[in-house]
This record gives sequence, C-alpha cells and structure tokens, in this order.
Amino acid sequence: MAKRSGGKAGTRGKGVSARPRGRHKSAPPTSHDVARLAGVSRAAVSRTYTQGASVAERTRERVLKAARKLGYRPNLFARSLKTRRSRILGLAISDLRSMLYTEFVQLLSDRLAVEGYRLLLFVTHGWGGRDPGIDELLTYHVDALILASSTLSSRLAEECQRASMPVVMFNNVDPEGRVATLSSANAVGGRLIADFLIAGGHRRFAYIAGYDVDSTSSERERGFAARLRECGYEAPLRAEGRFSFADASVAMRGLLSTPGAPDAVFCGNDDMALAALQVAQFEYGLKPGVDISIVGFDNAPMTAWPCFGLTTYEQPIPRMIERLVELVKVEIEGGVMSVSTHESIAGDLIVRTSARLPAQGIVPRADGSSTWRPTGAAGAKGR
Amino acid sequence: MAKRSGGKAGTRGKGVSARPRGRHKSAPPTSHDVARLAGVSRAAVSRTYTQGASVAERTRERVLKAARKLGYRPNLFARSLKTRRSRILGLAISDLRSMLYTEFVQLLSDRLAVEGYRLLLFVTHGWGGRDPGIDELLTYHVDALILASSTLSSRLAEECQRASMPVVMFNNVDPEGRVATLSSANAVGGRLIADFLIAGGHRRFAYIAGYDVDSTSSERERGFAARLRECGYEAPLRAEGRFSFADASVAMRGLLSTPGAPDAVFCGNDDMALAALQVAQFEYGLKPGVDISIVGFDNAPMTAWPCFGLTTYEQPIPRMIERLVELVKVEIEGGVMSVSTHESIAGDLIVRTSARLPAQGIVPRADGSSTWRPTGAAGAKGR
DNA sequence: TTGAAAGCGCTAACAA
DNA sequence: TTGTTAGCGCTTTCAA
Repeated sequence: MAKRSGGKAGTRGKGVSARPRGRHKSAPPTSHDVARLAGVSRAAVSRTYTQGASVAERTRERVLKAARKLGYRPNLFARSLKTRRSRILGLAISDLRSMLYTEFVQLLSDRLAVEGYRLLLFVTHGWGGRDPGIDELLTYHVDALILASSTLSSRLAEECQRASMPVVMFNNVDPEGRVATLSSANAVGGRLIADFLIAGGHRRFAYIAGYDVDSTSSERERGFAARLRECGYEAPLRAEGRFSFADASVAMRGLLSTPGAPDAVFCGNDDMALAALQVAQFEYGLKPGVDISIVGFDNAPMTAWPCFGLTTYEQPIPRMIERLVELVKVEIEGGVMSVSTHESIAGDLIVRTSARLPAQGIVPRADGSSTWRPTGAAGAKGR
Repeated sequence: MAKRSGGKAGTRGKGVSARPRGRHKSAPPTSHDVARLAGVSRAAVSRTYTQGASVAERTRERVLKAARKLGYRPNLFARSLKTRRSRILGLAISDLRSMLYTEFVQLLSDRLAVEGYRLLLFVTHGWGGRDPGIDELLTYHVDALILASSTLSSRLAEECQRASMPVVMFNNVDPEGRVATLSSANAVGGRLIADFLIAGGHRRFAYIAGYDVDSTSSERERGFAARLRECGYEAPLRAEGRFSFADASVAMRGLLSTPGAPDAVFCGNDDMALAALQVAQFEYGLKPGVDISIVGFDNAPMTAWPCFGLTTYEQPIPRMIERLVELVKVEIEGGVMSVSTHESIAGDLIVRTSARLPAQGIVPRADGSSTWRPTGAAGAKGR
C-alpha cells in the first residue's frame, strides 16, 4: 500500500508575480520557466522546439538542458492557437466493436501517427438521422473531421462548412453530395454477390440489412436486389440485423423459420454474417456451403478463421486508408478539390467455405486466398 | 461528380485590422466576430457559453442568434488555456484489436462522454520496455493519461510526475509503484484456473504467455504455476503467443507436437485461447472439453459464441471502467490519494464447454452463465 | 542569432 | 448584468 509522493506542492516564482497553483500539484512548467532557467528569452525556447528555426547550438543546448531539468514539454494546445494546427483529427464512428472498424481504427491511427496526427474519438452510436453532438464536435477545433460510418444529416454537412471545418466521410455519403466521401464499392459488391450466388445454383435469396437509413447497407442491398431482378429472380427476402451479432441472429432465425426459407443469405456486414452462420449451423443443423450459402461483406480478419471460413466481399482497408489520408490532407490544405467528391474503392469477393462454389471462375489471389470472377456472359444466366 | 462549393474565400473585417486568411477557406469565426455582430462584448459571448454565468436572457439570445448566423462554436483549445482543463484524456493502448480492448475502449469512451471527456488515442504497439513517444504524449497537455495495457517504464512514470501529468494505469503496473494502478485479479485468476483444471482431472498443464515483460501475462502465469506447485504438480509447459491469434496458433502447434503434449492449456488472454481452441480442433482433431481443456482470460463477448464456448476468467469491464473513471477524476482533482495505489478487481471464472467440468462446484450466475467455486478444502487435492 | 512585443481565442477578476 | 482589462502558453514578425 504505497503512499503518493505528494511533495512539490506550493508556490514557485515566475517573473514578478507568483503564479497561483492547485492544491496538491504544481502546474506544469512553461516556456517562461525554461527561459528563465536557461537565461534566454521565451522566443529562444520556442525556436528550440520549432523545426527549421534558427537557434545557436549553444542556446539550443542550454534550453534543452533547462527543459529536461524542469520536465518541460511545449503545450500543443497553446501552440495550436497561434499556428492554427492542432495535429488532432476528430474521428466520429458509430461503433468500435464492429470487426472491420476495430481494424480500421487501429490502422488509421497507425497511419496518421506517421503523418504526425492523432485521433480524438467520438463514438456516436449511429445517430440515426438526428445529429446530437454536432456542437460538441465542432467545439473541438480539430484540424479535420473524419466521419466513419455514421449517418450524416445534411445539416451537419452544412454546419461544418460554415464553421469551416474540413470533413471527409468514410463509408457513408452526404445526402446532398457536398462533402468529400470515400466508400467501398457497395453496389458493385452487392451485384457481384448476386452473380456469385446465382452461379452457385441458388434460388431463394435473402438479405440481412444493417439500418435502413444507412447508405452503406442500402447500397449493398440495392446492388444485390437489382442484379437478382435483372437475372429474373424474385426480390430477396429481407430482415434487419442492425449491424450487430445479436440482432442478426434474431433476423436469421426469422428467415430460417419461414416456409420458403432462403438457401442463400447475403449479410450487410461480416458481424451479421458470422451470426447467421452460427444460427444456421448450430440451431438449424445446416451445413454452410452445402445446405445453405452465407456471404458477408468486409473481409474482417476473423472471417478467415477455420471455424468460419466466411465468403465475403473485401473492403481493402489498407488501400482505403491510404486514400482517406490523402483526402484529409487535401481538405486541410484547403486545396481545390478538382476530383470527384465521391470516390469508391472496389475489392475482391473472397471465396471460402461458407457458400457453395460455382463450377467455374474461382481464381487464386496473391495473398493465398481465392476470389471469383464471373465467366462468360458477365454471369448473366437468365432464368 | 459534384464540384466543391469553394466560395466564401477572401477577407473579412475584424475590428480595426483585417485578419489574414487561408487561400480557399475562411478562418472559423471567433467570439470577437460574434460580439461585434450581436453588439455586445466578448465577455458576454463567453458567458453565454459558460455554465452558471450570469447573462441577461436578452443578451444571451442575441449572442446565440449571432453565433448561429456565423456558425460560431467556442474554441475548446483556446478555452483550455485559461481554464487549464481540456476535457480531453489521453489513452495509450498497445493494440485496439485485442477483443477485450475494443470492448474496453468502446465502453470507456461511452462512460467518459457522459462525464464530458473525450479520448485522444495513442496506439503504442506494446513499447516493450522502451518508451518512445513519451515526449509526444506529454506534449498534448491532456487532463490525464490512461495507460491501458502498455508497458510503462519507470522513466515514463517519473516524467509524467515531473510534468505534473495525472496518470492512471489500467491492467499493467508501474514497476516502482508510484502510479495509481487498476488491474484485474491476475494472480487470483491464475490460481483459480489451476484449481479448476486440477479438479477437472488434468495432469499435464501448459501456459501460453503474452509477452514476458508484460505484468498482466506474468501475473496470471505466476498464480497459475504457483497453485500447480502447491498442489504437487510439475511446472506447466510454456510457450509465448504475444497476445496475438497468429503467434498463439504457432505456440499451440508447438505444444501439441511435443511428446508429452498437455491436456490442459491456459492462455494469457482470450484471443490466444481462441487460436489454441481452433488449432486443437481443426488441426489436431481434438475435441475441446473432452480430449483437451482450454481456458482463456478476459471473457471477451465473442467467447460466448456457440462455435467457441470458451471457459475463461472474467474481467468485469463495466465495473473496472467505473472504478477507473473514479481514479482518473481523483487524479485530475489532484486530491490526496489515501487509498492503495494498486487496486485489483476480481471476476468469476465463466464456465462453458472448452474445458472439462469438475464433478462439483458449478453454480449459475445472475446473467445466465455459469461459474465454478472450489469445494471442500479450498480445492486442494494434494496429489 | 536574438529579444521585445503583439496577438492567437478565450476566460475571469474587477469595476461600473 | 455588463464591459474593460489582463492574462493562459505559445509563436512570430520586427529590429537590433
């Protein structure tokens, strides 16, 4: 049972007047303190910590020595007042627990660290059309905002614009098309999965959706349903899994308990697909890839685990992050965006064991996994 | 292919002199701008946004109206200069992808949002004894630092103290005991798992460790090994899984390929346990809970999935977060910590299907899961 | 290369 | 209740 050190309290002179302190803790040292100890001006201290400023080596050393002695670190928030750059980016995200997004945040954080940026986290729980927190979001005057998979009302877009806060959206679109957006090829993926399941010989399709308001989910569904229709199949059954394991399990039970139960289920993300997989397998005794085909969307790392072997449409996170970071930097520089404000990045359909394999078109990928390419007449089979 | 709006550039008067602007973007409005438009002083604007300040309703309304018109939000970084509170907490964490920690960060972020705090993220990749980034960490003058499962060298502890930065450690201990620490009952958990596996009739034990330097893993191992010794068993076999799925898979293969392969494997966290489980099941054809027992540590949500049914020692995250937040608040207030600087919180052993059940002692928990309580002579069986 | 001085956007003590 | 004033800790002209 150690005791706190507690010492170092009380006063300490600074310039002419003593600074007021907290009761138990001394305030952190400032450039003023360092300057005094080193016998230089505050400007010299500042220059020591500024890339490419001109300071004599001797001055520099004295500053650093004094700083070390005092435990001084420049205050980034104070600096940002003058430089107008906080090197902090806001990340608004609906749920960190979605498998793909934990991967996304980890990799994004890593990538931005290289760039000298840090992430300030806002977990938004999906907002669902309303946008509470918008004022708070804008109160932190971060360098830019990344809105990842959280619904953006047109009002938020407008507010950010008026507050001249740079924004980039990731995997969700601004309904009014004013905000730079990067997403995966949702509709394309949905279409490809339709082709894949048709080629696998399926007849009764279903889609487990995320949220209705979420463009991510609805785009995937749109592509899927459109392609089925084009090929002469009925509209897929539909259930809502709210992007979560628990809700998707319920949705899947509902689907499998109906008379004309589907033999092919496409899920709006991998979390829901793993739920569907397990419900089919452990509650209905179905063998995935044989009795039923289940396909996800994301290619989250876990889906490759032997117990799952999920067939899923890849979101190429590393590439997406690379591009996202570029977009953010452009927004921050305030450059003129001559390119499209809505970009999408396509991935491969990663073929594993949870869905029946078509007779042809399976091709290996560089990383050892397999994908599927529609053969012949672009996969159209009529009916 | 929408075009950017681009407008609103150029200059805008402010007081006597025009402020310099960026090229394409206007600077965000300040309290000065609002004050001018509303015909009041900057102080009045400030008061409007300060809890419990005295402003006439009429003034308040005029300020808010002007603010709305301009898209003004107070700048929190500027405010923090004066108030010495940024309402930002730094979170240093070694890897977001560990199942328990995604849960932890999500819940912590939620809990802190209620308290009015936001998290600034530092992913540290485990640091392993060295502590790069310490200067950067301290450059953001956040209100406090939470060091979650990342190795803290005594130097970092000292530096934070000198920079008078409040720190709380979560699931890792300051080697010198100077920093407030909260962890789960690692050694206790390790001992309980030893008892449990012994009661299950096992003979050949193994431990898959995280990192050697990590106190979290070594404490668990210490309790496990100590209890085995007390009960007259040989020291467990040992392999290093570095807290990751991939490395733990390799470790498990190594373990199962040795002549005296273990029939009971305790893993330092759940991620490694799920790896061990799948290697045993899919590569060695062993049936968990029958041919071999595998126990994890964390009780991450996924471990309850039907395909896993992992028996694991619970880290009661909600309770731990509650206490963590209290500790952080105390540190921030600078109050005298009269309590122990190292607290630990115990959880239950959650019994599922991945490990053989002892003949007695299985009891239900309130949430529907089951736990195990050693019976008789505190579980000691001698030999 | 250096220091003095002004000011980033905001708050708080004080006086009106 | 309000405005004036003096900073919070830092950077950045401008002269020296």
